[in-house]
Amino acid sequence: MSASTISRALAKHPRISVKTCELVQKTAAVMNYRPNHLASNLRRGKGKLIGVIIPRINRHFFSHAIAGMEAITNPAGYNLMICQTNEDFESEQQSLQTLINNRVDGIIVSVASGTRTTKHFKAAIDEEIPLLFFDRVMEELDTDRVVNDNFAGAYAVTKHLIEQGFHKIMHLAGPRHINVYKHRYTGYLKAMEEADLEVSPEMVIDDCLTRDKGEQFAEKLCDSGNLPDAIFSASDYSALGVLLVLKKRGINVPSDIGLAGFANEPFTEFLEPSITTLEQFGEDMGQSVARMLIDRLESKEEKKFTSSVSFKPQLIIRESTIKNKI
Amino acid sequence: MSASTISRALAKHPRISVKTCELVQKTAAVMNYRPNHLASNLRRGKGKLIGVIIPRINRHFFSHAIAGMEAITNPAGYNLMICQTNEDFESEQQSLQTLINNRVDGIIVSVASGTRTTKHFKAAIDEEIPLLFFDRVMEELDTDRVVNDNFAGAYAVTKHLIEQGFHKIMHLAGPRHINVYKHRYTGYLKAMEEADLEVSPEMVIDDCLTRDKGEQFAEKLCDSGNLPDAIFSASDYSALGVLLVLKKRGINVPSDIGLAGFANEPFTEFLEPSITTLEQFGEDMGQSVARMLIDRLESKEEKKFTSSVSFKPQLIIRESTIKNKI
DNA sequence: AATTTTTGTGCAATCGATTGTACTAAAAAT
DNA sequence: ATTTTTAGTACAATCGATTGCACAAAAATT
Repeated sequence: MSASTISRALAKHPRISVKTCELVQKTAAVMNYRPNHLASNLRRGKGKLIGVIIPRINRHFFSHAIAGMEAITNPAGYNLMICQTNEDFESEQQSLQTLINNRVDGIIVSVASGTRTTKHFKAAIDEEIPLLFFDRVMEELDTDRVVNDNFAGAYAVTKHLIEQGFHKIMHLAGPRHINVYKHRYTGYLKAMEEADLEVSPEMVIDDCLTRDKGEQFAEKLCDSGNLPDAIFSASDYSALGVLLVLKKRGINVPSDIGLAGFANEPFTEFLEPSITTLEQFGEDMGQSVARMLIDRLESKEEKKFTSSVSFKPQLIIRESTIKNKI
Repeated sequence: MSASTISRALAKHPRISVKTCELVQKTAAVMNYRPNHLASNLRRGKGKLIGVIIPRINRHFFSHAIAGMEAITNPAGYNLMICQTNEDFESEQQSLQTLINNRVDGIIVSVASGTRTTKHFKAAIDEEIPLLFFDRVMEELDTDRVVNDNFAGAYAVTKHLIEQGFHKIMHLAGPRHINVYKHRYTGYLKAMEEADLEVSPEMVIDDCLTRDKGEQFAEKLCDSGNLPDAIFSASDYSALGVLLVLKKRGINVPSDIGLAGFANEPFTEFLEPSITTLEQFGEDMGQSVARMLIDRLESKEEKKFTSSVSFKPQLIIRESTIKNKI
């Protein structure tokens, strides 16, 4: 029996008789036949490889996202090629080239904070490699994407703070050129506005996302003696820094100052007080992009549309914002 | 100029003149030539793919390990295919088959706790696919491996507890069939023995690695009223559970009971009191196995030896074991 | 000058699955 | 019984890099 017949039998080609199909299938099983993906990939010109570019693998959110992607891509026969940018633009650019050179079937990107232009992504688009964004998107590019509704999240937590009786609420912000931080900022603004609370420029602290930055900020704040009612940080890490300093200085959270973060990092639950924050469902989001990409790859259709999924972060209320215990 | 000449020129074959080499290289650069990995892989029968089987991607230790592996394998042109077992034997078996079917060049495994036999690994060995173990090893298999010196770590922390004046020290253990937990147990025993401290059977609690199990254990312990001086847990998670219950019950750590964990999970630093634990250098270990595997793959030599690297965990002393503040 | 050696290239086969085309046998239609 | 249709299978080319072998040209040797 010729190789072509066997190939078609395995693929259940309509021109092959059912008997033959079954015979081939059985025989294949008996002789423990395994198709050589390399060969079929060569033929199809595709490698069943998906490139992933993220700032860091070992962040709570991203490692969960990767876990989610694997859960979808592995059973579908795709492999993941994962690149870390460490938030660096050069590195992102290079990773993208590497992925293109490896002829990946598609690319999932979460943009580095060092990135400010979209030019390098054009390379992938020119090669007609599907490009999807994940969490950190380039808004000016019209591509498939899976994001968090950071606006809603920030709005919810800010509103919660206000309802708890905090009025002068500061915001520790991230780079405004990244959608994620921009929306956390605007969500905060919206909630404040709606409550007729003023937001003066000095109430928003830029580039304050790390533990260190949070500590430095809190030190300065304490020195100034001019404390706000509460602080909503765009990052759990800077919220952590703030909390540690406040505690050191004997300022009580939440009775003196309310505090909320973003991302539900594992440690937020165990700090004392535990920190109110927002869960981002990294694993689900990872599954979602992976599915979106595979759908795109496996439909022969032309790209006639752009998909976009937006997850709602879940507000997790903890001690750091509950002013009045019942 | 023929394809063969070009191929050789690019590979700097000695039979090709330097002029030709340079010409080819330049021309290739100009026309933006990218070798098709698929084709070359097919020819060589290898896919430049490394399989990784771990219990969970999104654990602190493992996500860092993966990050370390990527850092080595990516630049070397290898991709990682990552499978999670969720500690389940069946799943491990299946992942192994998947990797073999995908004709990976090598496999890195951290054994699931549900695994008790080595039979399924024989499949990889029969296929002559290099198999390396990482952290959780099958000791009866003579393969390359990178491990933690859990014995030394456990010994160090137990000794530290003893030096701090804790004498009756309980141990929360994991499944003894896993090297990692076995050695944490024996390290603990050794230190106790050396200090002439008795370890009665009820001082070692089996299968107590999760937060839940830790909480259950601590509840029972408190109810019994028969408290030890200290507890050394083989897992930060059960240590966490214990701490939460003790605090709830008004038992002070470390003045009433000392407490130590293992793995330096991020939250251990921020609990109150912060928990003494051991850092495992996941990223370095990941780099180490990856290097070991690539060395093996790229040396044409027969396998004449078995490599083994053992990392020393670093004792991180925190509040939970410092009985007498100075 | 003739012969050997060295050096540089090209031919053609190979890796294994896939697929358009062609061909044969069987079934259906006339 | 002859023609048409359809089903089932095989041939051969293809994907692109690689490599053993052979051959030609140039250099070295006698």
